[in-house]
Amino acid sequence: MRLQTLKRRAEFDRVRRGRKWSGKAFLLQGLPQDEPLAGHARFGFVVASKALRKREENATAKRPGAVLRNRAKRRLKEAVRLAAPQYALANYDYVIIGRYEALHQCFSDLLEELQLAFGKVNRPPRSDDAKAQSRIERKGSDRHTQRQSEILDTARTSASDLGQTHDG
RNA sequence: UCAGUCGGCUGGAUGACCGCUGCAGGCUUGUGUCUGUUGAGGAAAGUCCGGGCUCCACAGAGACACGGCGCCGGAUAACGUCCGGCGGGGGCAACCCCAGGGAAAGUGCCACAGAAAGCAAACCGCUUCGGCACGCCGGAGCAAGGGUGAAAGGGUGCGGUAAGAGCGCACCGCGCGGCUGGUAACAGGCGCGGCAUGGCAAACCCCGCCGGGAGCAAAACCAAAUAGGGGCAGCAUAGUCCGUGACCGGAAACGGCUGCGGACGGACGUGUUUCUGCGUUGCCGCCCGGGUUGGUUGCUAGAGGCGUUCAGCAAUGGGCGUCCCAGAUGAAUGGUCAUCACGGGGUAACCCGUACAGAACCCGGCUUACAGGUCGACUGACUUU
RNA sequence: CGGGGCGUAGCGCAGCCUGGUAGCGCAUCUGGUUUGGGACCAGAGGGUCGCAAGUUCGAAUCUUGCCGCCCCGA
Repeated sequence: MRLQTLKRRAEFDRVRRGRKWSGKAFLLQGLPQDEPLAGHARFGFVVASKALRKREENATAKRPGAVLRNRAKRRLKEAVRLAAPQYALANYDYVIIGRYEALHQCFSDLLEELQLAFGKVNRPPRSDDAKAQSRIERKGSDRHTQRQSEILDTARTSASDLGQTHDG
């Protein structure tokens, strides 16, 4: 199955309203889709060259170029491609914003952090977000939360499986 | 062997697993899936120049304005690029660097310091004459020495003189005029002058040459969506003549009205303006705002690469043969692991690192960044034969 | 990707075209005024002029090359 990506500015802006979790290598945002596509989670990748600058470097330092920007993006994309079938929810949109450690963190650590991030973001929306959501579509809100909790349980069990395989 | 100069090439390799863009074919048509094939650079970068291409309908010539360039000759589609030469500067040398036209066309500036900063002048001084209170004052002559400064109106030496001075002479520099060599920049040498002509043009400027503007998010088409929003101009004050057709009046000549074609004229047309050609033109024309921000084309065979040969000192050009070599669009060309190679650290096991950097319409340059490896030519020093 | 602009004291700006002294306001510090504070008055400190070359006797200013930031464009 191909990795579905977000393509429009409006889609990225919509996901910004969702739950966030920030790691060393990336910031993950996730939100349920308005009209669920048939079993496809979608992902948007954002990597700014400014964000890849080392923390101790000041603003006068030279900005990282397109090579580093593209490499960070490709590593995150590959990590998501491997982790998504097990941990991402099918009816969700996600945005991954790259940070400096996306270049240097070793790949297995990156996968573990991504697994943790999906677990955090896949929880039901916050109370104020839920209110906003219910205002938009009042009928289907109860059904939504039920389904999410079910999927979350399965995600947790499979996450422990992954941990074992990597230790061995 | 060491130190150095110049030019070129390369810039990780192999394997395994999992993926992606485009193209071709099969299976399916819900647009997915399978097989094959293809896939970053010398700078793809900075966007500093020059073109092609597209739009502003367009083309040519002159003047004005603005901008760029600037030794000479050649190369080129063109250039601010390249090649060859000249001049100046640096280096023992190989070689490197130079925005390198004009300052007796004009204007302007040269702070501070200094007497004086531009038709030269005289602060400390030097020489001489006169006066006296005997080391000062006044007159005349001078610009060598001192001092200031980035720069003080040729330099060195000899003669000369009261002291001096191109005052005289020699050499060098400078200027003017022939001559010789060279396509030319320029070089060499001759004669004359007796020093007049300080620097800055990356200050204005003068001379010569070149240049319309914007850019593939250009531009064209399809689909969708929003609004019939605001401003300006105009709504006949804009025509004349010829040919021809319809209609009306009339017996006809002809008159009226109107359509079409042509000529002249008007208006508009790539900074302004003039001219020539050309195009458009009388009823919805221009500008701003609002909405859409999807798809297709543009989109890759080209001043193309490689090999060879000929012309030329070379840049480069001609001929012949051969090859087809990325076309993405929230944007593919990769990710992970292992082994080897190279470099550094460590007694060792082992650990760390592997340059600069990513096509976006395409070419020719320039500039900037770049670990390491490698080839060729040349220079200097030392040693050995 | 293409085009345009900016960089001067802690902050916001002059000065650059026409080259020689870097200045203004707020803020900071010191003193005065006040019972104390604010406001006000007087004074002081603080700037590699983004970085590097070149032109010039001399560069914040002129020229060239880098670096950073901001704005606009179907």
